[in-house]
Amino acid sequence: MRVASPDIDRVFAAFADHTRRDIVRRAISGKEGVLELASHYPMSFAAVQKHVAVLERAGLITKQRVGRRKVVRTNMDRLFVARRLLDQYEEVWRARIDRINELIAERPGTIGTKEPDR
Amino acid sequence: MRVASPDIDRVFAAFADHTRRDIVRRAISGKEGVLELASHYPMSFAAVQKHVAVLERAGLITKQRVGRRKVVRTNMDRLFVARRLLDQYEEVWRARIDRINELIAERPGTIGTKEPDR
DNA sequence: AACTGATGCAACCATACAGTTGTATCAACG
DNA sequence: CGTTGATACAACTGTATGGTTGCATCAGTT
Repeated sequence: MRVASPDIDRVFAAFADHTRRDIVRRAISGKEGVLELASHYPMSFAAVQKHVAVLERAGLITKQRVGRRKVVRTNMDRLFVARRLLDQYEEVWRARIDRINELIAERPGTIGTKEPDR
Repeated sequence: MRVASPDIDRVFAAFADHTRRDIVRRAISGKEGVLELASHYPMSFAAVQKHVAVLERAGLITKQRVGRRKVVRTNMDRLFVARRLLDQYEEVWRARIDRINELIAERPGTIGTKEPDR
């Protein structure tokens, strides 16, 4: 699944707030409406609703009508997209470590050899 | 390793920009100075320097004097902290799925049983 | 000590976010 | 079909981001 860079931007920006991270966590259960969510936080309902809107724009949650509420549910796929991106950094890092180990294996006894700092 | 919420905020905020994500990727190698990094992007040196400052405040990179440059290096530990946090959401999610499966196993034949929407 | 490569920082502009209060929409229920 | 529970949106404030240009600092090199 290809995700454009501005989308990724929005996902990480959405995570850059403690309240929003908590909303994502709560919405994994997919049981609460916006008003119920708002009751957990020391701010106005409108503020929480704006947080929900940010999360929705980032694709991290969806809303569905149930009765007269709109139930908020976390979109796990989007969460996995973000995690996958962080994984890629680790892959690059591990590849580099492996490469260093190869070099050490190929040319033993050269540790500490002085090279100019350019 | 305990990381305070404002720190987490800064880490994710730092990731919410394509240029900064690319700087983190490049700095895994830990070879380039700020000026060299800046040469890769279509913006002023000062702009890149500010991005580097944001990453540094987030603890995602460190700088070290080498010759007359300051070499930028990614702090993989911080990266892992962010990934670990995303992992936790997945853990919550999987725990919930497991719980659902348990319920299905315990009470077979109740799928589709109508419950009021509260 | 002077030069200069490399980085840091301040001031400024436009845009976006986090919060507030107030008003408007909208659909379920009696 | 009117009431009301629940959500959405608009306007405003303070603060942060992302970019610019210009100047200041700091440490190698000569």
